[in-house]
Amino acid sequence: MASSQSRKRGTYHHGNLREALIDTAFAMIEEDGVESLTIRRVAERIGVTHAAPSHHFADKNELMLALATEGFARFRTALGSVMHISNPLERLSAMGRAYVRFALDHPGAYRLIMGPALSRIQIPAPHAVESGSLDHRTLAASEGTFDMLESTVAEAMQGHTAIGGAGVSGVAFLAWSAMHGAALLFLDEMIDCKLPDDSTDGFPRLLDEVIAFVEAGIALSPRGASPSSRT
Amino acid sequence: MASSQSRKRGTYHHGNLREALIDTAFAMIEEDGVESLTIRRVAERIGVTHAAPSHHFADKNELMLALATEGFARFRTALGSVMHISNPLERLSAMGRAYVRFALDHPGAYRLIMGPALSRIQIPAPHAVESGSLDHRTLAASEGTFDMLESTVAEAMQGHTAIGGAGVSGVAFLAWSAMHGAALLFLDEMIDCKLPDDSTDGFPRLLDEVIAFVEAGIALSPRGASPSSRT
DNA sequence: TTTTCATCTTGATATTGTCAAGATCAACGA
DNA sequence: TCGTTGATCTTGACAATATCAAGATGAAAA
Repeated sequence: MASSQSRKRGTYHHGNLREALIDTAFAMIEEDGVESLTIRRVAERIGVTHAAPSHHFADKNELMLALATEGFARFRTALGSVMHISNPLERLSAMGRAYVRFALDHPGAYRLIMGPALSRIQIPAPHAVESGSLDHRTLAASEGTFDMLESTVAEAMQGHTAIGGAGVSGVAFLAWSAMHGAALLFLDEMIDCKLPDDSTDGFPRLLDEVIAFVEAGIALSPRGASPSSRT
Repeated sequence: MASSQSRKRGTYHHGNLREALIDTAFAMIEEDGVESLTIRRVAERIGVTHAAPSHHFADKNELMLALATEGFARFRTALGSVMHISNPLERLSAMGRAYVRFALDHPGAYRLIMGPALSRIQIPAPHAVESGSLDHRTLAASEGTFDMLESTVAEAMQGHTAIGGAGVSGVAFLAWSAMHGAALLFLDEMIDCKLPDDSTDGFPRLLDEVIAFVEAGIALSPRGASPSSRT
């Protein structure tokens, strides 16, 4: 109750407006999407006038940056919950499921951290660092998640080449692309994921096939080609 | 010269405002992105007052719908340019390259037809038809492109199961997801595609590995498992 | 107690989508 | 030829939004 939305004493100074703005805005993007988020509505919901947020975030930009940081933290936590799995192939599959599950469960947050809403809004591109006005925490968090993926793929491939001659970065990119694309296709309702023949806990059946395909592509490789064998 | 932007006689009636709106708006989303598109700016660029477009498109919605229809037509043309390839595996690879190339060459159009800008804006979801106010031409165009993909995958798999036990719809979904995700990761600069070690005509090297991986996963399958063999 | 300064309010401006009412003009019928 | 009609475009307005400027408030420091 006495959370970030509560005021301290009178009605003039809020007490911790900055935190309240982030929390409330985060809840609002989960309810109505990133695009319909307005500073004025956030302020109104908190019970503060429309210009109050400007003293904590110069721009709507900066609010979005703070939201992205928060979103990345939650995203990283969601992915980290499966990192304890010792078998790299199993871990990779679990990462894929956790990835898409997060996107489906938190569409607003996912669109915020991965979608164009941020990059358009002058946000750090994980691999395009140019010392601009980028949020280092967001950057570190996003790079951390990609490292988790790449290291898991490397561990699963054990120095071998995957089918088709793909290397570690290629397979990691495939995995990321496929999960990212699948999540967005689901979210944008470009494809129907509400089919009755789902697998465990309502998880899209099609996605299981995708994950199994990638997993098999990695697992099959050692028998076929390794960097030191063949030509 | 006397294209869609030209007026007919005096300065009052434009002559073909509707076409001019679509053409100009399409050019503008390629220049500045979908989000910065403004009805007033389109009207101003054409040389017409801000309320003129309302007589051709009731909403910004309807303008977007028309733009999506146009974008889908161009997208379909781009994909269709490789449909003459007889070998299904080669055709599938070419489709993947054409897909991403279109997205990279026409970011605005791609985001318009595949991105959330449309679905949020009350646009037909290809597989979520519900007899609402959906544009049938757009719908038909999008379904046609997905059919091109699915039939090519089916032809390449020849009744067999792909690695990991994936069926035709699973592989088609993987291909679409991977290309969609890769395109967006490139466009959003989540990953760097401007590497010096690109393959032919500046095409991202990583994407070649992704395509080769999927291609190999399909090609390898007949030797392993088919629906009638094994268990 | 007085001062200082971050915080919040009030008020204003520019941009945007949308609506309503009027102006213009080409086509059509008498 | 001339008046009518209806589509097309303009003018003007309104509400919502981001942003800025100036003033009010009050807690902490001096």
